[in-house]
Amino acid sequence: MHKARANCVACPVLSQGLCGALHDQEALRLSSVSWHRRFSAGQIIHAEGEKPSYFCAVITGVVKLMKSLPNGDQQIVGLLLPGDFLGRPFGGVSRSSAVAATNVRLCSFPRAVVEGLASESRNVELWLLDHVSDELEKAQDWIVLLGRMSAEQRIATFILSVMRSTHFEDAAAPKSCDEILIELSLSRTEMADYLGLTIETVSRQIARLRERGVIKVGASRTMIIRHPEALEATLEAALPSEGPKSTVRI
Amino acid sequence: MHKARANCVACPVLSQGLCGALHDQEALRLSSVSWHRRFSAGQIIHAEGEKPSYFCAVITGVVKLMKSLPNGDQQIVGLLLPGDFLGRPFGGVSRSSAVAATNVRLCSFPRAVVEGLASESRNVELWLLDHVSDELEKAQDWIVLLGRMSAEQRIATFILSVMRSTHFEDAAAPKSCDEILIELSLSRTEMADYLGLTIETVSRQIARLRERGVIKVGASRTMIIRHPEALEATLEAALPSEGPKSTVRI
DNA sequence: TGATCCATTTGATCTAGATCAAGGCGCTCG
DNA sequence: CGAGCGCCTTGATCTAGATCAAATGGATCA
Repeated sequence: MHKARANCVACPVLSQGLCGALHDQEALRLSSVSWHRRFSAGQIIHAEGEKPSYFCAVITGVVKLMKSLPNGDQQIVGLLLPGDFLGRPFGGVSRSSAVAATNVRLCSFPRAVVEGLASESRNVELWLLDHVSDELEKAQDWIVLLGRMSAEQRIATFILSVMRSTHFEDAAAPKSCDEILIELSLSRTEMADYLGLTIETVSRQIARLRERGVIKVGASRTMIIRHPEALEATLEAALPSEGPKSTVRI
Repeated sequence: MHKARANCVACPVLSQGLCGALHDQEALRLSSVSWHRRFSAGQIIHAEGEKPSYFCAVITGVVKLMKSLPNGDQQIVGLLLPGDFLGRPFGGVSRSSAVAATNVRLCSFPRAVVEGLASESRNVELWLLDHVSDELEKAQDWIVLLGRMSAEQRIATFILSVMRSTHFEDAAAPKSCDEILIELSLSRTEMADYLGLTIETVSRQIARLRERGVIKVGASRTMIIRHPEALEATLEAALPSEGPKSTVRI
């Protein structure tokens, strides 16, 4: 039992993420060169245009990936949750900046080690490919949200996704298991930057959900969901009552 | 010289795309099981929810990846150009449908062969990882476009991206090399579905560019760009004349 | 040589969400 | 304890872009 390895046995994301895909041998090699770093909410982890010299696994907290426009507007292009991976192996400079949205703990590895591991280990490379492919699919879902959804639907989608990422859905019991407490982990400004809205619109839509009794808004970015079905209902935009209207006509 | 291989020597995307990353041995193996398919504009290559039994390289034409919403709206989540790769290796069912936007020629490979090749060949897997990472970055750029850009900026971005994908920019000569003819390859409806706008807005914005003399609109989805700088200028949203305004304040 | 069927343009109007402008509310700090 | 400061909410107004509704302009085809 290696000393560094001791760090890992208590790791809450050991089985998820990159480490879950490693053989013992590889895990040992990686753990011996990894170190933990903490960032408090708002701190920049790395800036757009830098070529980071390490990769990180998110252990706790939420990291936002963002891009700035020439006019100062910002757009969050991705959120990283515990188990997710930060950095593009074999890539050049980063095209977005990574900022701690909450207090964050990261497990960092030197760039060279991860790339070496990926070049030698089938698992690692496969895991990376699969992980990036997942991220791509999530990004495509977000494109649909930003391209075609109303403010109400965007908020509903966001709340549901936070809910699902915490209370892992058991498809068996989609019933309203009473009140579900969630932690949004984003400020109103960040939600706006994520959802392509303004802070005022976010606030008003949340107020509307509160007034309708769908949610209760708690202190410090918490929220109680009382009617998840109502949120899901807003996503199935009203079809014209009758026949399901030939969706594809190609 | 293999018979199937003969097909490849004339391939216009031989050096790009997956095939460019193959060793001779691997190329031979792949070419012996590949076959070409043609789709005419509008044909479905594969539908959302299917698990395709082959992967494809785009040889000529443009493929659109799209998602439909319950209300019938559609959003194009990606465009594949010659050299691009269609299908998610080691993935399950497809989360979007692939449709020919123009007439298309594809080079198809059985799923098993590509996955086998990826499992055995460092290059192939690396190429795939890099390719998916590129797609992810493009998707993130699109998220910014959809989340934060005006209709005018979206149109300008699209026209510029089509221009750049054909007239490979030489950074040396950003001067207006006179009239640049481009082929949009998308209908107004498709542009709208790609840019998160309506067809009317797309049409009006193009009309505005024409009236300003920035472009000339030709027949059948062609366009002559007379002032690329004017398009680029719309992307640098007016800063308040004076100081560059602290962009990040974290 | 029209008639039909598209895609596209153009016009008139409406509205969701942006923008501008105050408050309120919970902090910390002097 | 009150001032100052981030956030968030709420209200009033404006507008970019959506929606509704006709033209227009090519193609193809009989």
